[in-house]
Amino acid sequence: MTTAVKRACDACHRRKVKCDGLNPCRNCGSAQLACTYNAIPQKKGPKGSRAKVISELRENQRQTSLAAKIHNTMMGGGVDPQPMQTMQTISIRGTPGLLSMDVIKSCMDFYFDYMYPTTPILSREQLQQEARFMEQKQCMETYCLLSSLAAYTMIQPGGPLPAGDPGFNVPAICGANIIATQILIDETLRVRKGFDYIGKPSFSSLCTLYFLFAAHACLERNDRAWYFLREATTLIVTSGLHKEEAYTKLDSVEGSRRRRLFWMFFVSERCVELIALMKSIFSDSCRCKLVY
DNA sequence: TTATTCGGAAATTAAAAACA
DNA sequence: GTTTTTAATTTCCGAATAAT
Repeated sequence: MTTAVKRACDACHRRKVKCDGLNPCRNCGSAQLACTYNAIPQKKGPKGSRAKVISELRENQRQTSLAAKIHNTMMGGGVDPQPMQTMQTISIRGTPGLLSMDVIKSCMDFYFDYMYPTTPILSREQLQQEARFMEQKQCMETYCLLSSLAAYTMIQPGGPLPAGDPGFNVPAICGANIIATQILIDETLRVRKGFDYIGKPSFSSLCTLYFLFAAHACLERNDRAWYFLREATTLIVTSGLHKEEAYTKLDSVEGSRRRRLFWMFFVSERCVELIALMKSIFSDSCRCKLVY
């Protein structure tokens, strides 16, 4: 067995061939190459805190197990039902894999108690009625609205995280609200695949989009937030909510609620564009500093 | 047939953690 | 302080491919 040389020349290193370590080395001599040893070797060994990979793996496994437990706590202990089959054939209450009514109710209460002043787009009475109707008729649009609302409320400070089993106190777990929000976003998108929300978008579907946008923004997933905002803007135009006559047929309370949603989307979009513009100006000024 | 390339296994090295 | 563990880096084997 041959022993490795202390250092291979630049060409042998690049060619991944055995170097004899002389100058010029045998390979460079036969290939008529200039034999150099100019490359600066990197420092070997771990950088920073050790066991980074193993700790990352542990953290990933912890997150996966935590997500499964939180999923079970919120969804009645089930996993991965099919979107159409589940919603059309069985009731919401106590159905494994679907968001439990207890979670929905606590999220609705949290929204109307603490968040309504900044997001005044839903009516408490109407939503409670729709939630009851959803239980009887399995309305997927309402389910999506409520699960996206739950996603948005869970990520708020002091959000209504479910208590969990004895010995598994969900609200006390660091990052549980982030995991819960992601589960609820996934749940909304999963069920949303089961119906056509593009052809003639309902007010519920537009509210769902707003909560999806807001939940992603709270998670600092700005690209996704921007995606749902743009999707909502497109659906608002196709459903004519940017025209005043869209509101004249409605009663004043309902009309003003829908106008608020329109303006919230409008303002959010302007804000996002303004932030993007400021970022580009900031990066340009940095470039100027470098040039001068 | 010979030369060359390059994926990846094995060896080397160094820093962090564990131990006495 | 020494030893062990872990991770980053380097060397170069050997299979695949290209050139002659």
